[in-house]
Amino acid sequence: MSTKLIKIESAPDLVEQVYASLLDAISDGSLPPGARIMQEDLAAQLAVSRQPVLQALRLLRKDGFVLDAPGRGVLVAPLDVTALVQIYQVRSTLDALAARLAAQTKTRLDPGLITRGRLAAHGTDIKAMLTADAAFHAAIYAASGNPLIAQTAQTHWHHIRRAMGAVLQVSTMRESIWDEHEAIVKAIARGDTARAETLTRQHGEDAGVNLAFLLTEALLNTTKETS
Amino acid sequence: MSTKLIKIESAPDLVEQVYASLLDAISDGSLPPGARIMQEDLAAQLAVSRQPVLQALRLLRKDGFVLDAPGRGVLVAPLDVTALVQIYQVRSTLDALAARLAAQTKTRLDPGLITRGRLAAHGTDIKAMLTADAAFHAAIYAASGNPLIAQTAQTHWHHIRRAMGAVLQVSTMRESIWDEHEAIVKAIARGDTARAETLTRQHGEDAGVNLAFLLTEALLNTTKETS
DNA sequence: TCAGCGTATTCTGTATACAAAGTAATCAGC
DNA sequence: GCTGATTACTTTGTATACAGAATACGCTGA
Repeated sequence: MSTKLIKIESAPDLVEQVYASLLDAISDGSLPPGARIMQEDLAAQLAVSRQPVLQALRLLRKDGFVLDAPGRGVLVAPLDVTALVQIYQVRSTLDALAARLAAQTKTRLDPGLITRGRLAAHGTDIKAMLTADAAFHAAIYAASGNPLIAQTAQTHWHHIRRAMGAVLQVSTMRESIWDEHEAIVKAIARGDTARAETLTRQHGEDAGVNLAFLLTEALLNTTKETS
Repeated sequence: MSTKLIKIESAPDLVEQVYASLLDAISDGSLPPGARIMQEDLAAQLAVSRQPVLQALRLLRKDGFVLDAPGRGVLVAPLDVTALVQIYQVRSTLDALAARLAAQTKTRLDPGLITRGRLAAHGTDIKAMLTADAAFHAAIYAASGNPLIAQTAQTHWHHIRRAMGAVLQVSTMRESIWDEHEAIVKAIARGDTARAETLTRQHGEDAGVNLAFLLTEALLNTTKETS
């Protein structure tokens, strides 16, 4: 039986829908940092009772996307450069692990990932760039054979997406990243575990530093405007 | 102001209490793998309504400690050797990252950690051994300066504690681990980032292989008895 | 005796109702 | 005019009530 009977995705209940909806809103910035969220408002807005909202908020709190503001609802977590650097540290390490494991089996990643990535990088569609980037890294996670890596990193990606959204001119995204990606793909295919790991970690750390720098600037500008 | 105004831990609500209670029961094996859990029973047992139980179970599901069994409540996740190996892969990597960061600042870890660890290792109190081991690794997390590492690894530790509990004769825990721990401490204090990282990762991977082996045996025995 | 269908039971998820905790605003006192 | 306490309001967390979905059992027919 070669057909892959994937589990039928059981009805996504309201909690998960609210969770996904809020996560999207927070990630893409429509719910800006510091925004107040009240259960009742949200419930009315989404046409559900307060119960699913309550549970979804608890999940988001566990992931660090919202903070408690006793007596005043919850607040969308502020964008913190320090936290972002820490996220990148962890994610880079996880990426490096995935790359090493993928290299152990000499996995040949789909070359189309690179092609499509370069294509997006030369365009102007920022969303497409992010998608291509995420797809590349997801492919490495999948190739690692360890699903826990993807699961662990998933939360981090939402935080990253949020930070990237705040840095509007993502067009300043380094041109070189797809060269780095290609080098990683080659190292993995070659079975060069050490190099695949090193390249991937370095790639992640560079991206982290870059994004942290841009975010710092963006936050400074925001402060100036507001003051 | 050198005093560290740490936030007062706001009243732990029922959900968190139920969550902690269940996590303990699952980790120490009093709720064995495959056990059926029904919200109503639990609620009655803990003298709370079904609402906090429902939410706590959702959190546990997100962490992978329980699985959905539609129509028959939820099941405590089975002990899976493959999953355990994967957990150790991730945790070892996180530990190695923490060690590297700690070495960057040449942090001097409390020598008492090693002393107390060796003491526990020579005793017979299995719980004390686990505590000492966990304390050591927690110290490295703290020294890393990146709280996200500890947060990410925390869930894994519960899975590990559960696996260790299943392997009753933890007395077979390798004697050498505290030598390895000591070497890691020294490398960190010396500021030898590369070595601290390598040693820590190797240490974690060895521990993972060892535990996976023991767990395999334990599971085989269980199967034999049951059949 | 076994397969297939229908009914009843069980369990979860959602909605509403209630109680407690915290905040904000008002008013008295200095 | 400002500090402090009291009152009212806001918002969450928990309990109860209800509806829907899935399973297990029992029944009928061959």
